[in-house]
Amino acid sequence: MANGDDAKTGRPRAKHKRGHGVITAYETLKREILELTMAPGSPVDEIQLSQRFGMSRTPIREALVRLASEGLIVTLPNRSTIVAPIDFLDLPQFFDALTLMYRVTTRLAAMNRSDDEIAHIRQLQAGYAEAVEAKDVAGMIEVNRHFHAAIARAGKNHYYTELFERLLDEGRRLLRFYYSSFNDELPRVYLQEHQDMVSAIEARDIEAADRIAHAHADQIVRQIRAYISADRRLNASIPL
Amino acid sequence: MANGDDAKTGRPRAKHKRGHGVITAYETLKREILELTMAPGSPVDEIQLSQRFGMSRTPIREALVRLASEGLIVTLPNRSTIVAPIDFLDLPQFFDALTLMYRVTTRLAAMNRSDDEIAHIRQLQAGYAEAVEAKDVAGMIEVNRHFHAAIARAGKNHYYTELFERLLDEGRRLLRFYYSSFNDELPRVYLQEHQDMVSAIEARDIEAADRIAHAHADQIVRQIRAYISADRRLNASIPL
DNA sequence: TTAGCCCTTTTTGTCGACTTAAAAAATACA
DNA sequence: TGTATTTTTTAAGTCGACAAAAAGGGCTAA
Repeated sequence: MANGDDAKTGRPRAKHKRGHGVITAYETLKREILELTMAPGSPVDEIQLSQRFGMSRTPIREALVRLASEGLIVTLPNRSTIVAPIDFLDLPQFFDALTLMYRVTTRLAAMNRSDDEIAHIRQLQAGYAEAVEAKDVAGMIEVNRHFHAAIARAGKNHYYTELFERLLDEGRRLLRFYYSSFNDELPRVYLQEHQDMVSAIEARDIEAADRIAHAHADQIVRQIRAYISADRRLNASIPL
Repeated sequence: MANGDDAKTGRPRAKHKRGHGVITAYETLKREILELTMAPGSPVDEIQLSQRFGMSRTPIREALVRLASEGLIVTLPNRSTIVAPIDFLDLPQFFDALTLMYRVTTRLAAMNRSDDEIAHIRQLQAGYAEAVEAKDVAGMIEVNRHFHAAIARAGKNHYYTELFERLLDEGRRLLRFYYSSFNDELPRVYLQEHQDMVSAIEARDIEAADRIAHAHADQIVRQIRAYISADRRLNASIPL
């Protein structure tokens, strides 16, 4: 209600170009979910959204079906739709899959990368460095995701790429918490690891790429774990 | 047109129970695509389907959106929808991912299986044996898929399970060709491998499970490869 | 006061019609 | 006769409305 209300101009005329409706809704909602603008577990109302985007329920519905099939929202049959909750019991599985995908995609990138792709990856890496320098957390998360996605794509196995991107997206919601646990040192560690990773990929050194990716993943997992268990200790310290 | 025409009873009354429309359409179409009843590349007409299933285009559309997000159909914007073609150039990637998922899911099953799950898996394995005995190709493909899916589920990592099931489904279309290349010996080899696999899982012998899964995957990939390259030679022998 | 039933409310699922993009066909032109 | 342009056709995208579940609230009876 309080967000995008253009229903004042008589008619909410802002005609999308046909076919763009679904895309707009889909991408906007996806971004908002991943950035935690829409809180996990909060209800998703079709009518409200259709008003907000100035379109009928049909395209909204299609966007929601897509998001549901990516696991970003959950639909309770005949009753309410909610933003997918973050299931902390799933974390070990998540970490396991994430680590494997880090390794596999980086390995494949070392095998199959083209020169153009290396250039692109280096560019993203530079962007990451900038974000770290500027202490721009949102930027770091964003660029970091694109950096690893680009590596995965250079590996040229779309099965891995898809799963990995999904994991990275899923992870972005965690990262929102996670990055808040940063002291200023850690991003530099990652920066160096990224650097080494790119070098290994460029040199087509598969084993090195694997090793670095593995270490990188472990590092990240360890960090998130530390944050979460620290969080638990907070509760544990409540006097009884 | 020639299929399910109930529009004679005044009204096409065959009322699904609300919510079941989409599910029916989705599952039916999915099955037909995987069984090659719907040929890869053949057009999918919403109107025709809505007539066939006796429902409006809306639920059909939703089913198609889901199928599209699983990669089983391809939608050309504003113009036609087709059953996803089988891309033979993708095969190396497919094999790679399939092999990895075989290994990972079997490993995890060996780590995490419960006694109930082992029982269930053994049951499916028995079903597979029966299908082989009866030389029921469709049955073999079906049970084989469920056998491996059950193992994956016993591994309890839904990220892997989902990807693996998708790969197995995607593979079912290939298997339709593939199984036709069977001589009577091969299914028995698989039977034995399955047997060993279950034993390793039951014994919680992770390394053995991994080794067997790897060998199993290699065996399958080799077989499909052989079939495909044999097929190529057929063309190569055309006199010029 | 409390338990059970009925009615209202809310939100999803489905429908049929309309709109429009893009391909195919038909036409005109060189 | 070949190519460019217009027209037709087809199927996807969108809309507004209605129907049916499920949850919540209110009412009655014990």
